Amino acid sequence: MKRNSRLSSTLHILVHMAEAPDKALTSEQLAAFIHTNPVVVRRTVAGLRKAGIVTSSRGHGGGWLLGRVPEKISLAEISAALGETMMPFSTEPESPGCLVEQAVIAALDDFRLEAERLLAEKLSQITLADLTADFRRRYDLIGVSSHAV
Amino acid sequence: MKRNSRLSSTLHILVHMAEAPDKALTSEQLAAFIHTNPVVVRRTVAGLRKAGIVTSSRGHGGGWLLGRVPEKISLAEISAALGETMMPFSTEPESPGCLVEQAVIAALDDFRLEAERLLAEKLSQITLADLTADFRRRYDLIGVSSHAV
DNA sequence: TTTCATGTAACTTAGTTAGTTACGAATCTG
DNA sequence: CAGATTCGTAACTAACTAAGTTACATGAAA
Repeated sequence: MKRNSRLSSTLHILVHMAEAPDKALTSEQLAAFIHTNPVVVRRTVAGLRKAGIVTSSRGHGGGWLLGRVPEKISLAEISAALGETMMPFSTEPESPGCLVEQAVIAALDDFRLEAERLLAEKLSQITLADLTADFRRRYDLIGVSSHAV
Repeated sequence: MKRNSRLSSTLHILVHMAEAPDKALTSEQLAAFIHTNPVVVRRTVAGLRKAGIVTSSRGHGGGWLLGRVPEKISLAEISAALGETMMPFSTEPESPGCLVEQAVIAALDDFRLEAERLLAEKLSQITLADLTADFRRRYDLIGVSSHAV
């Protein structure tokens, strides 16, 4: 897993899980999809479990399943569960008492608040089901073209 | 300068420059405002010079000045000149040929495009002049309250 | 020509995150 | 119950990024 590709990698995993709705996939299988280590998968997906997006079971036949139907899992939830933050700039005061800094921070915090609201709204309109639908569309296209050739 | 506070620190510097419109401020002076090193300032602000947001002059009496009036410097330009990226997630393919990954990347790239457009629009509506105005408002308030006490 | 200031390269240091190893806990199968 | 399987998690390592620092060349003013 490359740096900063947690959202992308996690979505990749989740689409694979959506495509195998009644078969628990192991961390090892999921890790293979994104070319990484099973422990990294468990660590990353742990946050999704707490949010109810996935469930896990131990032991023989155990592994990971979606916690609910893909239609009800939005990218906003996934991103939030991963603790991903768009807008990666700090507004921690470094010169307490400096009025210039206070004005800057106030402006940036306002912007951040509004921006995060906008982005969350956009992301909440995309569901895992949309991604699986797009995947199947691509899959069918390949199938057709293979047949044509 | 703390991690990921480049935008905030740079704005801090720029407001100070806007408040001293006819006096070139040295890297050392600017560095003092944000508690960092003159070289870090030069490095960071170098990008702004290329964008015409600031000008620099060497030698005796040299230093930094705004390249144009604060009313014509938007946060969108500053952020772009710093090379700051909101939306810090990668969409580099890691499994070329995987249709699941392609669907994920397509969705994220669409989202990113739209999101960056929205954010740039928001940021372009805030100018350095807005920040200095807010600073002065805060300054006057302190003055009033000090007088009252 | 001396002094001051930027421009920039090279190196060091600190912090973050992915990757790895190891092992305990839970669960299924025979 | 024994053994195999799989998650949960802690602890450590490695790689990468960005700030901080040192050093020195370049240019401009007094």
